[in-house]
Amino acid sequence: MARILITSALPYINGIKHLGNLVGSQLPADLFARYMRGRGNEVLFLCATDEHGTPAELAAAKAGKPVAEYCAELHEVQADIARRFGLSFDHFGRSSSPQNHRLTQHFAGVLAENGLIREVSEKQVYSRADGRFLPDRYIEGTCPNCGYDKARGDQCENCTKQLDPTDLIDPRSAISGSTDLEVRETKHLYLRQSALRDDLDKWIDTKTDWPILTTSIARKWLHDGDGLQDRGITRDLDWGIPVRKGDQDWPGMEGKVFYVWFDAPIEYIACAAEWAEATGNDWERWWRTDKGAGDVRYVQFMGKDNVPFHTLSFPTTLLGSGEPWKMVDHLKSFNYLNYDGGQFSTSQGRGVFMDQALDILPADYWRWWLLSHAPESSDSEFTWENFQQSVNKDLADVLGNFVSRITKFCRSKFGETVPDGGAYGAQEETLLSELTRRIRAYEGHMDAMEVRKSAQELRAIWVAGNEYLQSAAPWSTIKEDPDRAAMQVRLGLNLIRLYAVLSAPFIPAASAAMLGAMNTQDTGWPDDVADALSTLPAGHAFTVPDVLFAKITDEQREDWENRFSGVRS
RNA sequence: GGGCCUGUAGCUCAAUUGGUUAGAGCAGAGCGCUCAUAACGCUUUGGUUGGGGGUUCGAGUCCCUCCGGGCCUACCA
Repeated sequence: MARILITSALPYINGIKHLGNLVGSQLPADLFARYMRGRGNEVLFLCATDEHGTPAELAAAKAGKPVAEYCAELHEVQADIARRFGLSFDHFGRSSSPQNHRLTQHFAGVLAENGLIREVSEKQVYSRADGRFLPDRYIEGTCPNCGYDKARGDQCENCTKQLDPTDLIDPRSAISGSTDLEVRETKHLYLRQSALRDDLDKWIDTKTDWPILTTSIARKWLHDGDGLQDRGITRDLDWGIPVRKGDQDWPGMEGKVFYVWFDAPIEYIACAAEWAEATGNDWERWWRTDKGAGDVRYVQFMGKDNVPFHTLSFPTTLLGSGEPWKMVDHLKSFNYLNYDGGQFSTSQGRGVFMDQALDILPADYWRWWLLSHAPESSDSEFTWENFQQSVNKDLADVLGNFVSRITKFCRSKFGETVPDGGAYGAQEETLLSELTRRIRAYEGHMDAMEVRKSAQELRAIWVAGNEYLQSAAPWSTIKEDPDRAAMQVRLGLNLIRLYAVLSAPFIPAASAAMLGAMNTQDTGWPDDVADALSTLPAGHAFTVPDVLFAKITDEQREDWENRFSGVRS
């Protein structure tokens, strides 16, 4: 039994995530976690809300709440939605936890001891009206290049020219609109990533099986221009982890907090500590190679925008500490999911958000479509028509109808009990060998985290059931050879259980419904397909389940299409 | 501006990393079946692999060029 540590990129706290966020990290991570558990491995699947930074403070201010209260509320909202989506985290933590405070300060302390932190004095724009320093992109003004009057301090969206905030003509705060700005001197800590450049480079070179997307982004940052640059890891904010050197004060850094991208990945570890504290488990055997984590396989899931921080900054933190922390073994990254010809947009409310998705359909519909269309090789696109067609065909017609036809046929001919009699013939042997071949292929794709291919193979496994029924035709054989029909039906009912087990990572609720109808809790993985198909013996009682997947009608599709095209109300 | 990714059938995607005649699913067409959510099965029509040039015995795959889409570019996260 292997031990698998799985983390999903941390969803940011300032609101409910859209389906594009979901499919890029949490959902495929959940797929993998459920699969690995199903195969009998020991899995620790962690996720948390990422709660620090300017956007959290501003969102709280907008909501008229203290930021700590706002974050606590939004954490619960996200935790609830995650639960309803079937995301099977072993722990859903918070980057603002005491554990993360301690650990983040610890890392900063040892990095400083190891000479990997330097202090930099720099000039930043301060807004007196807002009472805060402004990140570059929170400063607006007129572009000196093209005259666009809503250019941001980092870049002009109109002419794409990169800017410094001081380049802007008539600069103003993007938060309040105030022009009462000044440039102030402030001191910050920088993580000396450049010192570990060669180590990181060699480390990335060993990762030959990572997605090209992952390694190419890492290499770009390592080699571009002067190579990997040091990175500021502190900010002048109120909300965050106070800058301390371990448990000591950090002279000159009073009132400052760590940068959210420094503390967020550390929460992967702190989250395990939160989990351990809540459950009485030991977290170090998952994270410390000197305390039992040597045999752990660690897999991270994230959207492509997160890659530099996970391939460079966080590894710098871990390597630079000189302590025996578990490093990531596989980093699965995803492109973006677009919505009907454009991007999902949180600010414009464009697209479907997780809560809305669950309001209109059960999680399994979304899980199946999103995973079977995961943006692995390039950005992919959500359209309502494609969603309706895929879901109706795959879930309702192929899988749902299979369950329906075999259970109803059995009920009408043999009653709601697995029928006795008959023995396998050539058709059954053919089915067994096809299923064996396909299940092994499915395992291979799942092991490799090839999400789309896994979904394709699973669907083919469902189709095999319909093909079998068509060729076996129990509705005909029952007339001449009732024993043979009984065997065929018994096999069909066992296929339902098999499908429930294989499909659970994709569609856990439907899987549970299938197991419930088959009146079994045997979720044993089909290492041997013939054995797996004799799990439900003759005489075993079952029930005919409700329709597993109702079809999406044209009226529904049109309604939703209109409802989600505009601004979220 | 620079870097990276990407363009394959009407749609969504494959193609064992340069190797036979580019494959699946959906949609379309035809046939079969009648247990089933008008479901299922079988057969079948669709491709100048964005355009052009090159390397090679051989190119969807490598090189050059042009066109289109996307991402990143270090103080949003």
